[in-house]
Amino acid sequence: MANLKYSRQRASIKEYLMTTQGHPTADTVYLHVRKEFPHISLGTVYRNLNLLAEMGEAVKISTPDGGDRFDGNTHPHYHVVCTTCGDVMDLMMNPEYIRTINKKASEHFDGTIDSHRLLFYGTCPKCGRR
Amino acid sequence: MANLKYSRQRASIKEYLMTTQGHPTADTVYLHVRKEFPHISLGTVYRNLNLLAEMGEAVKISTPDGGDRFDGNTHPHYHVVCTTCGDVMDLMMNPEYIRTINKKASEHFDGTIDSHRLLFYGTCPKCGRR
DNA sequence: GTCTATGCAAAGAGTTTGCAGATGT
DNA sequence: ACATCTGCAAACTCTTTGCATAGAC
Repeated sequence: MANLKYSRQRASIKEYLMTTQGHPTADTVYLHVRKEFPHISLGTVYRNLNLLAEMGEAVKISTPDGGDRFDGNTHPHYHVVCTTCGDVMDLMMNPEYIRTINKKASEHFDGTIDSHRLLFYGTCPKCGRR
Repeated sequence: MANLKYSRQRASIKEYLMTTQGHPTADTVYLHVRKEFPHISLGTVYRNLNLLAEMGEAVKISTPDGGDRFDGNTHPHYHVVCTTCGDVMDLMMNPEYIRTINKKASEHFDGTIDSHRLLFYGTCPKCGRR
């Protein structure tokens, strides 16, 4: 589609997503990248996060609880939201099983199922042991 | 929790949710209920939709694409968003299978899985045949 | 030189909330 | 009577966008 031009801001945002363990919100990314680019704007962060997501170089995780989160891990996987601390964690699952869910859904739907979004809720190991 | 008092507005909203086939947004509910209560406010609609959802008398469907939707069908079931017309449809699934998904996820997560939100994307029968 | 990206600030969508008055029990 | 609910409008959160300028190629 559009002609993409290099930008240090975008590179820094991607670098951060690829190295962080967490699943930052746009604002968290903003606060981090601001250390390197004190004048970067939130708008630029959003523009680049969406760009990266469109290019498949990052994943946007939509959560009903607060702002969207972003993940540098582009392998197909799910996420768990800890209902105690609010943290978002990866949940690797067999890609085979991921496909199974769509297939199973197709059996109950008089149309085509292409994809799905699945978000788990639970308690993380940290919050579980008290 | 709080002492709940009857209100005609809430009754009307619930009535609409229970009888409509669709999965209206708060605004759609507002436009409908306004026929009966021309002076009802959007704030009241939101307050009551959230109340009904908290009481388990309705379900809030969070979609990443636009506003949340509400469903008077409180049986455990999933939803499909048609990527062509934007419509949201029910997808009934064996409750057994719904539990299976949590169980499967637990096997891959070092914590507790309590629940999940699952939203399908596809093409509805109407849009499928051209 | 040309086209894209940036910073800034303003606008946008969807939702919540404070308040004074109306309504339910 | 008293607590809850309502309408109204303002506020709030998250995100997008228009514009002039800076930067990439």
